[in-house]
Amino acid sequence: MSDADHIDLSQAYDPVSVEGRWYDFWMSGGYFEADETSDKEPYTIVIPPPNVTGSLHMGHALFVTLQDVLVRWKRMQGYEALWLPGTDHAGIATQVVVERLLREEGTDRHELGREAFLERVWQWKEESGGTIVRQLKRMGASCDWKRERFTMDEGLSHAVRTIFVRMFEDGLIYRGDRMVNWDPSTQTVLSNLEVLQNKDGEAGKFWFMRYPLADGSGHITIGTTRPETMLGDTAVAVHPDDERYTDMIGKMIELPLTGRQIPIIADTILPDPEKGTGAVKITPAHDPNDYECGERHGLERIQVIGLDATMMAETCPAEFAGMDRYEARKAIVAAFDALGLLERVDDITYSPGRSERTGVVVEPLVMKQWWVRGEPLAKPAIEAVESGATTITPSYWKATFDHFMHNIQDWCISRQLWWGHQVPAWYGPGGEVFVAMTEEDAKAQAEAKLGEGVELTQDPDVLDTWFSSGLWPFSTLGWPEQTESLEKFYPTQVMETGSDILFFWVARMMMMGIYAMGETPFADVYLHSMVRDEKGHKMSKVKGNVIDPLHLIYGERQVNLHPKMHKELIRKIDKDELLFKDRASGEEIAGISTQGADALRFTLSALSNSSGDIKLNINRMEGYRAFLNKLWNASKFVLDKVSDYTPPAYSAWSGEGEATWRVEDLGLADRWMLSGLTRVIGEVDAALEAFKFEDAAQAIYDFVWHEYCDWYIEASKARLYDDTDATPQERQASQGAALYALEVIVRLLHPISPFITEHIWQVIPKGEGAPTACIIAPWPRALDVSEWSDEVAAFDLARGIVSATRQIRGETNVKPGRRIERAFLITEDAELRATATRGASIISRLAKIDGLELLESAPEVGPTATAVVEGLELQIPLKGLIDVEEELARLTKEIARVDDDITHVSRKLNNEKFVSKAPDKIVAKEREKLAGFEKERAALQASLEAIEALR
RNA sequence: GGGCGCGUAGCUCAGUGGAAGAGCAACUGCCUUACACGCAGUAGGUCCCUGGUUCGAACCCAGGUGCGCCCA
Repeated sequence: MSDADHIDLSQAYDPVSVEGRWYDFWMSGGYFEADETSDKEPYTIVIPPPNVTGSLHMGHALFVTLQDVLVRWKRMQGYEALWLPGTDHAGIATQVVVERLLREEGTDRHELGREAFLERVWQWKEESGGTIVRQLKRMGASCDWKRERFTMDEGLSHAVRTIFVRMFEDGLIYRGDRMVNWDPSTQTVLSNLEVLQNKDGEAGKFWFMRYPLADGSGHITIGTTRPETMLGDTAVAVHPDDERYTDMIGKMIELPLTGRQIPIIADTILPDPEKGTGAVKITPAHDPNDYECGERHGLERIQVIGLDATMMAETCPAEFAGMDRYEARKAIVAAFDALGLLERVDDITYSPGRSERTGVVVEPLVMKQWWVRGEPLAKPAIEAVESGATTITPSYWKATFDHFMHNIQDWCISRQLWWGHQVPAWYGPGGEVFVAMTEEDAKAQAEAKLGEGVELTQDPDVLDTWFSSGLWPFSTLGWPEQTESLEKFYPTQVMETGSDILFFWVARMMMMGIYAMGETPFADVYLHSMVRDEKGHKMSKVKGNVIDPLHLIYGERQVNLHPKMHKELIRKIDKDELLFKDRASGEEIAGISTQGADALRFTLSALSNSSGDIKLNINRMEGYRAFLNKLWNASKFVLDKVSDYTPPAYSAWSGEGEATWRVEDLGLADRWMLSGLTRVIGEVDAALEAFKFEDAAQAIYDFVWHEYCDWYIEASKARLYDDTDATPQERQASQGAALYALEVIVRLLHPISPFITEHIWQVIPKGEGAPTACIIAPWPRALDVSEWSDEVAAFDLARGIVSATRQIRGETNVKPGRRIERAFLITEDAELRATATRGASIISRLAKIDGLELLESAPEVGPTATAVVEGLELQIPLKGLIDVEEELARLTKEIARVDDDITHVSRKLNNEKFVSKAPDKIVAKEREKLAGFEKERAALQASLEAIEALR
């Protein structure tokens, strides 16, 4: 920050300009960097690495916000806070992007060759892969960028090879034939988690086809959604208890179109007598359930659909060979129809598995792939959660986690892609497998077994992206080397991510972390809610309902927004943006108004919750931007009023040194406000400890606006203006309190809205020993306010009286500017009178009452407007000020309200069971309330009668 | 088919056993020397439905219903 670049609060709050100036300041100050050699207790969060092809979406905005809140908070608390950033190479997604570019250039990866293609991907990554990182920075992410990692880094690749070899040697990784999900469009295997089903189902047909019995004794009718697979049928199964088919079990079928004979078998699991005809065709090579059934009965597997989703010449009749699977479906149905074997066709809805990425219906195929055993890895992860070594928040996710882990299946980790970690396995001429860190090692193994000069070829497949992300919490810290960083920062404290990623990341990181490190990778798992559109639907590019966080930060014209976008967010844009006015129609152009990253972060924190979803709402966001504007203006005011004040050494503010003020000089308002401030510090801490970001945001909001600004600043003007009756000592004490509180507020809010708070903090005058930046300033500490409860009570009473006065003004049309000449506060209770006396000058100032008198009994001044506050009667003479009819109406309304209260409380107290069974404390409280209401009613009634008597 | 979450003011949401809350929107009055992105005030609710437990239920239990998500 150069001197020329003057910082102040003289301008109106402009989030974009404020936010433009602080990130570089933090970076150049090295404030984000964590030191593995420090003595401080570590606090580590590894970023759930975003996809390198990605650009900022609301999910990112949410996770950046919440993780940055935690890290900034802990950093200020004095922890060695490390937020380790990086990106994921995202196998398929990245490959698809680069292949699209190649296609535009009229070439493809096969023409280029594997090596050149990979060079091209790296080149793309260098040029375009940084988008997401730049956008995270725009959100204010305080990551240690010097430690930024990428899952394809040399170090992380080394970690991947290392763990692959170890797990292979431990029997946790194997190569085997099993049924996989094949995506014919991208030509790769997908894991179960990458296959999605349309929850509403899709229109489909259910074909009933007759299979003639070989002995000519009739037929059996099967129902199927995939007629084309019948060419690969190797049995028909019926339930042994299904009486319709008992006689047929064991008979053979003459399978139409193929000339093959297949048996009718009895199976208790697959056929459901209630569904269809109760007889199901079994195609073990093309359906997971049929595959299992085939395994149970030792059936042959005949693959009839190839990798390109066309019918295979090797196994299909010539008339179908080479046909696409869907063409073949039509042809086969037609053939059955021609043979008189098509019984009927029903319309149904069904849910075929589709590739998450391409939307193409996956083809289940049996293939030789690499697998990770689920069960042995899951067991210790389940135990880690059971024992509390890792806590999942919100806790209801534990059940989902347990269910997944207890039913975990082996995980297919090989992918038929080029972009990724190539499987470190080499094959000998006879298909012998050698798993090793390097080709040299594999060669050595091979030569030891097969003799000198043996030729090896490496497995062309790469590993699932999630395999490398599973290592992320420790590979990023240097594993398998025993680095100082690994020693210091593992295990990490928190894995903060979306609940949709529980299985992909959290479960796998835990399994891999415990396997490699012997310790669960994180103490806490916090799963945030999903950001959804106004209808509660998940945002997706396909639906067009995504919101770009950058549009919220900078604002955007509607014409540039997706037409289907979140209608809630679209508003008239700022006035100064009217140059976008549509010249043709003359209409104001709608859009999203500028909010700024601080307001976005505050909004996401405030809308965060431990149950349900976040439905983003522009009204709330504008409210929070207004809050930041409020803070800006309050700061401007306070700083202006302390220009002649010399702040104490910073240790007084950080809570480590001498007091900031002489306590006896502090005013009622100061002590009331400082008590509230202390309460809020505790609330924010408790909220953040429990991951209740919304409570933290709300506590700060309420205090700043409704205590510090609405009451404290207003009440303190009596001391802070330099033309008041306050003594220099009193004025100074209040200046000290106001400034101290402002500085504490700014520190408290810093984790949530870092830019504006750093800006204000830099402008706040500070004494000796102040740190160089808010980001590294110490976290606020509570004051001892235990002696001030009388002052707090006195100020609260004063507030109540001010409010009552304002209510009377509001309802009887006494203009706010109009001063009240005389008013009385009446009570027989001397102590209460004394309390009220302490707040008298505050009441006079804020309620604009010139002559305020404290009396034991009502004076003879004619009819008055009356209100009762905590047993204290407020009377304002009507004469010349208040309209009689208005006051009568108000009194009538108030009496009705009090009557309701009285009825309610008496009903309780008249209930014998309540009096005898409810706790004494509660009963006493109700009695007190009743007494108060009755007193209030009497006063209001008396006032009403006095007015009526004079009408 | 199974599991989970949600249903509170017009909108977005807090509130887990002792008289229903916030922000925005609405209405009334104020350009009061930090802030009109503001100030003061007002109005607005069968806390989804039906039963149950309890002296007392938005909150606990059972069933139902609507919405959303996850798994099969």
